[in-house]
Parts: sequence; structure tokens; C-alpha cells
Amino acid sequence: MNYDFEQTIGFLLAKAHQRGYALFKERLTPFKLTPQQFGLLAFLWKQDALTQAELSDTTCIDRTTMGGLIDRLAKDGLVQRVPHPDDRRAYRICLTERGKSLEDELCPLAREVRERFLTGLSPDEQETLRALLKKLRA
Amino acid sequence: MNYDFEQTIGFLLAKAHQRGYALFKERLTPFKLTPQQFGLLAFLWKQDALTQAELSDTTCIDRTTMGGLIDRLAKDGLVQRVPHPDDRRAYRICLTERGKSLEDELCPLAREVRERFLTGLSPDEQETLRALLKKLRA
DNA sequence: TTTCCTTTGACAGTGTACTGATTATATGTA
DNA sequence: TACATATAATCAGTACACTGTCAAAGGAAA
Repeated sequence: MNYDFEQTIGFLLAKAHQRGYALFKERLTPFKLTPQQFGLLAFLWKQDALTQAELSDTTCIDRTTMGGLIDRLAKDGLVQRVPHPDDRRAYRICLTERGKSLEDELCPLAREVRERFLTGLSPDEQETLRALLKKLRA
Repeated sequence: MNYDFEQTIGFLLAKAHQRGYALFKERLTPFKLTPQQFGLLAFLWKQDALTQAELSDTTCIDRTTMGGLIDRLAKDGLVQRVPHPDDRRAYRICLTERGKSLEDELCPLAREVRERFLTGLSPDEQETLRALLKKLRA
């Protein structure tokens, strides 16, 4: 009577995200990776050897969350903490060979998930959605 | 070179959601409520006395997650588990007086958060976004 | 009735996200 | 040099979302 929560953009955003996340997660299970872990790997494929704080800033992932994420990727031998040459407090986060080698395998998979997720939206609609979501971040 | 994860709809969705969630959470802190708890309350204001399983289905929240949510709301005295008259396995989840009384206080707050979150989007854009997000759920 | 299958909810474990406190190191200033 | 402040990362604690497993109860069919 007062408020229809299920029609709010916030709620729909949460549910759309939930669905995309579940789709992605399902396809990543054979690789023992989560979508967040994939996201970090994808970032590292472009740019390596940053500190945890730098990664946290540029990816907008909380510093403590980033620490845990790196812990798990390191445990699986996909990244390693390399002591920073100029700052004894910091590490550089570097991909291992195994971490690098996953790029060719995982990118097609990600593309496939993306296509399945966006079935139902025309290319134009996808572009509109992308633009609107970007506006929401600011 | 192969894949720009930060431009994907999935990533932007996650980040937009993250921002809205943070905004909402911040304003709910004085009430010791989380956005998820608010969401469940908002649903119960419309429809009361369902079982956990029914709530789980209609809100698309996992059964175990729903159990925990109800635990916390019950601990705060906002809902209560009422034994189901016909099924000794099940409970009916009912609002307490305190739970009901929060509606008038919290709805204006939610409206305010929504407006702040959507600043930057025209009413037309908001409607477009809502429609596109709905399509993504199917 | 006995057997089988389903449903309801609880619990344990994993991963993500955040707050706040702590430790160690770095840096700027008196 | 000494002190204050800032920064890098960790740890403890809370909440959420999901998987998988379990016991209790309900329902249906042999």
C-alpha cells in the first residue's frame, strides 16, 4: 500500500546481478574459481605487479576482501605475493605461469556466459543498459 | 588485450548494485537493519503469515539465507515464528507490532535513498533501466 | 500398514563484503 | 633526532548467499 519494493530499481538490480552471478559461478565451478576470483584474474591479465592497496583502489574491492581473494588465488597457485623492492610493508601481486595460462581458456567461457546472460536483450538494448549502469556508478 | 572485464554488463551491474547497497545500508544503520532485512520487512508489510519456504520462493532468497534473515529479525523482535496450525514442520512468519510500526518510519527513508541513488538519471532513463533489468531476470 | 519420496527447517562449511582495531613500516615536521 | 601522522596489510567480528547434509514430518502408492 505504501511501497512496492519489488518494483524498485534497487531490488531489480540485486536480482539481475544475482542471476548473472549464478550463471557465471556455475560455469566456473569446474575450474574451482568464483566470479570474483575470475574478475581479479581478468584485471591482472591486463596489469600485473600492483600492491594489494592499488588493486583494491582500482577495482573498487575492499582492502580486506582483496586480501582474502588473493589468499585463495595464492593457495591455488594462480598468483603470488612478491615482496615490494622499495616498501617492506607491501607486496606486489603477480600472476604465476598457471595464472597467466588460464586467460586463453577462460575468456571464451566468459564470452559465452555473457551471451547467455544477455539473451533477450538486443545489441542496442545492451548498449543502453551499459550506459545507464555507468551513470549509476557516479 | 583479450577481454575488458570492467566494461561488461556483469561487472557494471555488480558495481551499481554495490553502490546502491552501500547508500541504503548507511541510512539503515541507525535502525540496526540491513537492506536485506528491510527488503523482507517490506514484503511482509504487504503479505504476512507465510512459511519460510513460501517466503523463500516468492522473494527468490535461498531457504538457508531466509532462515538466517528471520533469525536476526526475530532476535530484534520484529517478526516471530508462529507454529503452523496444519503442518508441524512449518512456521508462519508474522510481523510483531514493532515490525509493523516501522513501515511509516522506513518508507520515506527508502524513498529518499532511492532518489539519491538515481540522481543523474532522468525519469525516462529510470523507466528504461527498470524495463531492461526486468528483462534480465527472465 | 509399510515403503518411498518430498518438504520444512536446521546446521556446517565456503566465499564475499564491510567495520574497526592492530602491527609494522614509511614519511613529514618540529 | 624525535614525534606525529599516514600507509600496507592482517585479524576479529558481523552479515549475507549459496551448497550440501540431516532429521522430522507429511503424503502417496504398493
